[in-house]
Amino acid sequence: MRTLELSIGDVAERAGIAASALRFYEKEGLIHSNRSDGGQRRYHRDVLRLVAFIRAAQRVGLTLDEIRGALATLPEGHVPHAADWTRLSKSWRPLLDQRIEEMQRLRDRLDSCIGCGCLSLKTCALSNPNDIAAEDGPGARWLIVAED
Amino acid sequence: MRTLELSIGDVAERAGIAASALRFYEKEGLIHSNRSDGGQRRYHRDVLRLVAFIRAAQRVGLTLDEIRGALATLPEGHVPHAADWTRLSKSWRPLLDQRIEEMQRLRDRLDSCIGCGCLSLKTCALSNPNDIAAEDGPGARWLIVAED
DNA sequence: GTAAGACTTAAACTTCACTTTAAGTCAAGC
DNA sequence: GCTTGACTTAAAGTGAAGTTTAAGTCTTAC
Repeated sequence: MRTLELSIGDVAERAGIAASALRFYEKEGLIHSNRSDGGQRRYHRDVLRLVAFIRAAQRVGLTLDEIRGALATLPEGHVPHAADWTRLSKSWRPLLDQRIEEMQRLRDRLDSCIGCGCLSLKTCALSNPNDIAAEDGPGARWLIVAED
Repeated sequence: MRTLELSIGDVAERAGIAASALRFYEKEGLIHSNRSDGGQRRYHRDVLRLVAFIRAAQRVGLTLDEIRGALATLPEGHVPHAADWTRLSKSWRPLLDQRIEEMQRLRDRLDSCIGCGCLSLKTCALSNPNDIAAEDGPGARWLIVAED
């Protein structure tokens, strides 16, 4: 249908997202709809790009809260245009880089741990979330955890 | 204290995890404790390594359910020894590799999207979760999403 | 004009991995 | 022996991102 007004079902199908999610996004203030005479939601097709934006941001690892924040930086709260999109996606890149690095560090540690079979609470990078291992205390002790 | 029996507070402090989490792990069947005469939990020091194991597995991205599964492959349900640890961590490596590759693909797409400012629902890798973009349908259409 | 199917709402439910709460018991130092 | 702080339980709460449900209303195709 070549109407300007899309029903929630239309948007759901074309965006590949459940109708319930669209209602949820609306409740969360991420998207907007008008109503038909009968009270049903009618969407402008711009909402499709907006949903694409939201999903892209989610893939990058942003929460809906952060996405709402990003949307707030857009002039007039409108759908991002090329320049906005460029700005926002550039700002995401360091975040992505950081997450990749973290994963790679974890993988490298996994490799070295395969060799040593250690599993130390204090120093094994696999059990240390922040990679700040051995920041303080009685020096590195790999291998067995408890020998207090 | 150099006792063989650790209280829940001892374990919590040494493992760097909340006591409530230890009770939760026990309820979930991931760890085990004995009881003192007065009914308080008393832990063998092996539980420290077990907790280290659980946290390492979580960092790799496994759910507690999957970790329980991994623990079930251990003989007698005991704390993993070097050989077990090697086997398990080797089995995690492909998972980690895959997650890293995914992130890298996403980053590369982000870069190309910065250039084009597209944000297409159907083909933009940023909004497509499975990287199966353009699997079917009317050929690639980058740029604007809706021109039906 | 009517039947089918798409839509409406608020509220409750889901999953994951815990944490918090409340009311009470145990252990240890002085 | 008593106070303090660590411990016990079950049940409810948290937060993220929605989904499901129930009961009812709209829209569309025939």
